[in-house]
Amino acid sequence: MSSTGPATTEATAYPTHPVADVHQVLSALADPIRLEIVRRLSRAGGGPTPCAALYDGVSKSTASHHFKTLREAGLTERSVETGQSCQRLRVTEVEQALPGVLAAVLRAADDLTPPQ
Amino acid sequence: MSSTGPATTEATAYPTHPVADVHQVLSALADPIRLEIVRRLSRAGGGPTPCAALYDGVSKSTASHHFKTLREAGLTERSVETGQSCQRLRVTEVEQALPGVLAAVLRAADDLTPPQ
DNA sequence: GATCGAGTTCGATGACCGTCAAACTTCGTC
DNA sequence: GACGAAGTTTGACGGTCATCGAACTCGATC
Repeated sequence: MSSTGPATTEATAYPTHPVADVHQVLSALADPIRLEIVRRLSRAGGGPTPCAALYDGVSKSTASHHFKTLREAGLTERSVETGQSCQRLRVTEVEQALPGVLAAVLRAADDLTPPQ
Repeated sequence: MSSTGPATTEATAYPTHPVADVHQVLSALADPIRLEIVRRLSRAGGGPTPCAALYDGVSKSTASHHFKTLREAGLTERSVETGQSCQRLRVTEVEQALPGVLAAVLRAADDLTPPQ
């Protein structure tokens, strides 16, 4: 990589965690706020989405804590696009590690409270 | 409780909970001990299985607490077969309420620690 | 460089959860 | 009826987690 750091107008990648074991992934998905974050990321088509568009009703610090939990479970990764911090759902990696789990959970969540 | 009481050699049904929402079900499955219980019930082919065969390494009271959590999530139900308390995995009901979730989770658990 | 906006980190707090031992219930058996 | 085995319930304890406000970091902009 460049020794001068990332250019400010390009996407910057952060270190990612491997997809964790079933228990950690299920714990991450079991929280309503985190599941809603994952749903919105999924609806965004797997592309990076700005943090602010991913939650409602909790403080920034709480949301940031949930982002961290999702990242540590290997479900998401962080990047910076033109100065804005974004999260991305690691659909392919999760599907490879835990086939079918994410899709089934997202579908069940949609059945419960369909996207408006 | 009942004045007539169940015959001791027949199966006795207990009231069951409806399958809970995604959050509660995922919370129930996220605990390692409970997921192991569900795995053993699944491996038993959906039939009633005596409590004692479903866990290791925790006290009876802790196991009973986990049974209760699974029942309240609608994942299992209790019955008594010839004097022995049994749990049964409600495969059909869970599949109907949350299609694909249980199967995918069980498969992921098997990939992690295959049955001996 | 000062300022602002967006996220993250840090403490603190309150609630929830997993765990156990002990007491209790309910069978089956002697 | 007395005893023992198998589960459940209760109460207590310790740890983890979700939450918040405040302080901090990092870019972008003026």
